Amino acid sequence: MNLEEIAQLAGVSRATVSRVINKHPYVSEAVRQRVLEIIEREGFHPNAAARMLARQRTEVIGVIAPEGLEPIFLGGYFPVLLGGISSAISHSDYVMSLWAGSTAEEAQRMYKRILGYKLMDGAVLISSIQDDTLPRSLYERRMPLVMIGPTIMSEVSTVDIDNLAAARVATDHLIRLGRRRIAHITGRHDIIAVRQRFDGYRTALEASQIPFDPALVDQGDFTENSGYFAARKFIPLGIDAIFASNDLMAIGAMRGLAEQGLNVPDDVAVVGFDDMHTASTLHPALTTMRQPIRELGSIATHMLIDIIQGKVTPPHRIVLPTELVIRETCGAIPRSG
Amino acid sequence: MNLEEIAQLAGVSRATVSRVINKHPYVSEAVRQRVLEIIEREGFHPNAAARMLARQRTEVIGVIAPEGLEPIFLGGYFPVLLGGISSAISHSDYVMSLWAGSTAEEAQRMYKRILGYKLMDGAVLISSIQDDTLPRSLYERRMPLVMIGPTIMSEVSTVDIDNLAAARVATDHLIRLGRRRIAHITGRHDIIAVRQRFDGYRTALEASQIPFDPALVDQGDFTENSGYFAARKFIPLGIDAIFASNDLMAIGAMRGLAEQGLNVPDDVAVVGFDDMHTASTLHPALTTMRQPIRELGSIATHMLIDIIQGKVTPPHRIVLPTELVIRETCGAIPRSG
DNA sequence: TTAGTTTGTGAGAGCGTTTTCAGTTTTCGT
DNA sequence: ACGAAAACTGAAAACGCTCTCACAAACTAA
Repeated sequence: MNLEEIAQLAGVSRATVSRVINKHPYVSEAVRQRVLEIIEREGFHPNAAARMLARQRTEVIGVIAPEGLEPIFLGGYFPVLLGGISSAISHSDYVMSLWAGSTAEEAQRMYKRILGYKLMDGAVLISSIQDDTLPRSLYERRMPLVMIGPTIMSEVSTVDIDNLAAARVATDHLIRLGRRRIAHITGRHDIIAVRQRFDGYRTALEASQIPFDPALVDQGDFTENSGYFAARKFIPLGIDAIFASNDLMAIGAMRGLAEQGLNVPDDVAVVGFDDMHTASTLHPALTTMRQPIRELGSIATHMLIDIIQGKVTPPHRIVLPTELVIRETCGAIPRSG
Repeated sequence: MNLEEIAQLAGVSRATVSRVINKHPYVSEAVRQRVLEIIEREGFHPNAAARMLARQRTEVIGVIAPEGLEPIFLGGYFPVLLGGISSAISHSDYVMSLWAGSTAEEAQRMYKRILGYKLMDGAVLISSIQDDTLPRSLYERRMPLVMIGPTIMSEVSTVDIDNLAAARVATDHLIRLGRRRIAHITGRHDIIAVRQRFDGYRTALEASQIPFDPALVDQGDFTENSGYFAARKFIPLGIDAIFASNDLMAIGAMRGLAEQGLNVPDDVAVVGFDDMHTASTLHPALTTMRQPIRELGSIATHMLIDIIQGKVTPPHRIVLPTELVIRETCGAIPRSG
């Protein structure tokens, strides 16, 4: 079943059927109805490949996650983000093509294919490793692009949160509650957002004339376990608060503290980042900086579609608000249960 | 840049260039080298749409997750599965198209598009809701298909674990350790695997002449919270063990138990299902039935590719082994820490 | 040598759309 | 009523490949 056959049945030309399908004006109402009816009756759908070829576009949006992000995947960030992207795409006429490498070798093979073939009309890039070459390569090939998260490339559009400000607010909150020995658990340093959060932490301390102590900063990797070990390292240093760069590490830190008989928040206050689902169901419930992950995904996708369709000219940048969700681990609220 | 231009440069016909690219025999070595060199030099890549159109196949594999599976997504199952699928695809010449609906409306729109257009050469379906109509519809349209998880359709290929046997082994383990009031937290009952695990639990009880008590079964939804509430419901009933249908609910249950001052495993033993990453880092560490999630994904993908290429004729079924990972929450091993 | 097979190559017919161009009919302002 | 403009329609040229078919050249076996 193809355009020609539908045209035959309707007694019109292929071109007219095409016009009806693509909602061109300049088709008489009578003809439109007749063609539509036949298309419906025959269950006809135009061939996607032929369309791509003729129109010189794929109607495909690529979603690309560079290698080495497994922790983010497992931490609950990725599925939520993907949900936002997927939802936005499903409400458009585009189709999602997902590219996620787990090893460097896979990523390499992936990049080659993405760059070589015209497989997508545009791409949403998730996160950004400092020396990732993909954004630049794609940009140079004039591929419409939106990054979720920060980048050093000023030419590309991004949807992001203000990591520095958010981290500063979180740290400030602890300072206001009287904490002075505030430790920080970071993520991998080659992730730009991680460094921004670190800067926010440091800025907050400085603004309050609290000396910055490098010993109170530990590099984690966004896993629960790394938070646990960071906490164990901090305990002998006499800390009274921990600000972790994501919730998972905050949870791990809480485990480490509990194991050493330290009470949260009485002995050590804890603040996380993300506000993942479990944060609110923990005991004590986790105070954390909420970022609108799902919205990050859906807004980036909508922006990309606008860029592809020329409704917006890049670079375009959107910063979504974050919100400090005050629960029990910071000690600002009396504990429940 | 297209085939024609490459042909010009090499002084051969379009057909010959095509043969070189597709590794057809019957191209002289000299010509092959010359063409290859020019392709390399020009950085030429054949147009995917034109290929699809000419070959009548897309080289795309669809990965489809029906609606209502958010809990699975968040529980860590989905990202790992996706990693396995993605890895397998990246080692092939296929491209992954991801279809995940979060609402019923999105799923409906998604199904329509999948069924209407020839957008993929085959599909991997994740999980199976009892009355999901998609597998049947796809099967009737002769779409190559592999399901991950159980299905009532005997015509489709699957990659799965033996849920019933696995649940029985887990329950048996608790019985052997002397537990008699063993509760079970299930997932949503319209997920086939959930019912199979329930059957395994019940079978184990019956085999040991332990009366089945419906009050000791609570329907959760795979979230940590639902495990927490289930545990609170069980406590007044005097239980001495809980077998949860996934790890997340087991963790929630442990939280509920701890909150009521019950010790795990001394008062109540706990066994989970999945062996997600955090299971081993908990305190006490979670005894759980490990299922090879990543392998489930990669094997299903390889099987699908074999089916698409006619190397295997469906239905083909593979059952992967599970393994009871004995840690601390079942009481079989002295606690650490 | 001769017929038959294998190897190598090009011409050209698809694959199923979109879109330009040209031509015809209808509408509209005066 | 008339010319210009707007509304419709179809023919046919792309889009960039694959693959069959025909044919030529190079082997092979007798």
